[in-house]
Amino acid sequence: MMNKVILIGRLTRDPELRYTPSGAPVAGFSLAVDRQFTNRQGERETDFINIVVWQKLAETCANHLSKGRLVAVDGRLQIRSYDDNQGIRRTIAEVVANEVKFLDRPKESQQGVPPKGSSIAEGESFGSEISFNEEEIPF
Amino acid sequence: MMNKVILIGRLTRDPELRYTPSGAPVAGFSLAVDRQFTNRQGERETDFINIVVWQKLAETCANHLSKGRLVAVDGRLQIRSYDDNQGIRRTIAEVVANEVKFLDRPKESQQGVPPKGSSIAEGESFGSEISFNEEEIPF
Amino acid sequence: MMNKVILIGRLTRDPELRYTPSGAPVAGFSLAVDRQFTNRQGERETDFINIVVWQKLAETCANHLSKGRLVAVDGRLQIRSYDDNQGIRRTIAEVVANEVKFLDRPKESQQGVPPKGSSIAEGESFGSEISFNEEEIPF
Amino acid sequence: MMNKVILIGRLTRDPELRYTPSGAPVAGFSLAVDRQFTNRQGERETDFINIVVWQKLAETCANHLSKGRLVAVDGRLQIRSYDDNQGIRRTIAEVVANEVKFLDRPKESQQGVPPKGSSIAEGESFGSEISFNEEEIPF
DNA sequence: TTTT
DNA sequence: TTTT
Repeated sequence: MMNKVILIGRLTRDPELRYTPSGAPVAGFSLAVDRQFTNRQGERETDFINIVVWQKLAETCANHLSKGRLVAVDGRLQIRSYDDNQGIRRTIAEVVANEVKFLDRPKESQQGVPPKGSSIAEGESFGSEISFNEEEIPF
Repeated sequence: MMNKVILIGRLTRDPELRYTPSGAPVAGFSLAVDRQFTNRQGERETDFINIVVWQKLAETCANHLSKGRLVAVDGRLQIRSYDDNQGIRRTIAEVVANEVKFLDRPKESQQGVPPKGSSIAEGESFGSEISFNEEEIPF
Repeated sequence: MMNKVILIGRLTRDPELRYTPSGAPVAGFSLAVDRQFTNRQGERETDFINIVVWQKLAETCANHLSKGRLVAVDGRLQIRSYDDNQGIRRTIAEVVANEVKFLDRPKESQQGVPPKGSSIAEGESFGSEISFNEEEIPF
Repeated sequence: MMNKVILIGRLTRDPELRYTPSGAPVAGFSLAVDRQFTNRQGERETDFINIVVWQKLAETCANHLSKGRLVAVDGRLQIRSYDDNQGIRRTIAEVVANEVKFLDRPKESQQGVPPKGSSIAEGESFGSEISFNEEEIPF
């Protein structure tokens, strides 16, 4: 009935862009979200959360985001089940993003080549894409 | 850094209440959250999301909630990894609740016996419990 | 950059439906949202929050909601300023809803006449309307 | 019953720190939150939203934040009414923050003097303060 | 498998 | 394994 997720964290790797058989772009990346409180050993733990992005927003993320970038994600929590290649039922949790906001500047390129996303101003936003009625996610 | 989840859905079964070795109450239940849009076959899918509740709120949920009840949950998405009994690494997603609001009345008891939660008014809220620095969840 | 509001509360009056000069439907209502904690006098206070709904969702709300109904609202907080008829600058806060979920059944009609919204099942949802690029709200 | 607000924006001025008669610290600042969509004239509008912070988090904000800083705020929308000095009833909307996350680095100081917040790393968080049962906000 |  |  209602399913809202809002995350702020850093990409653990560059986004991967794929296309569904019908041609819809889908991007995926993993977000490291540090917990607010430390555990009993005094360590700060972090949750690694899979993000899925569809359509135009997928291409924007693939073009402008990279490992280490800080983003805010607004989406919904989706639980998918499937059988793996050993026939074991597995369940996957992922956040399907409606909105991804870029919260920091891309790092300077080391060699004069414009880095991915170099023209994106700090804090610039990237519109909203609502994904629905799509085929299976090919990750 | 920021990790917020807000869900509205129905319990798929009665909550289970356990206690950690150190005596902290923990309750768990699964929430059925219908998706907003239907899939390409025109069916409405639903996500089944595990909820974990600690401390006093755990006992309140165990005492007053049951299968079928409608609730709103505010919490954070937590990803835990462990090795199952076949040594296969598995990962579990669950929402650790800070707040659980009861949105409907308990069903009438069939036989004059007061049902669980019968004294709880519609819409009554159950305070906020923030869980942290706790031992492993025994589900 | 990001502006999310999620509320659960009860309508303090029936929604009012208007149309902009260009014909876009807009509905408004006020939501009573009880605070979680009591104040120092031990009283529970409540916030009365103005909700604005556009387009098809406006008509759905006007047709099916009425005073006292319990709803969940997902939207954004909007601050508008204007000069009142005495030339005093005033500022208005309202939540522009993207989604309104109906969380309880309509009350039984007293006289056999079907009440507004009588065909709406408990928990039924009403799609999402995103309002933007609209003219001034005529309340 | 449920009242959640999540905002990302920039401070329009330095925070103001006050103390209630009983000694509780309260800080206030205004947040500029750009809207996602442009209006019919193609301009991007922005909402200016008052934020109130209590207790230790108030002092942390006052010490480390300043005009222009980018933050994420998690809180609740509060509507207060009062009569102004001309006896006109006025209503004020503000977000009472539970959490404030600092999303950018403080600007370099111009003259070698350590700037406010200079020891705060990018993305460092500042715990959570829940304010309740407090006296009137003295702004 | 992990980010700063 | 699933709720209405």
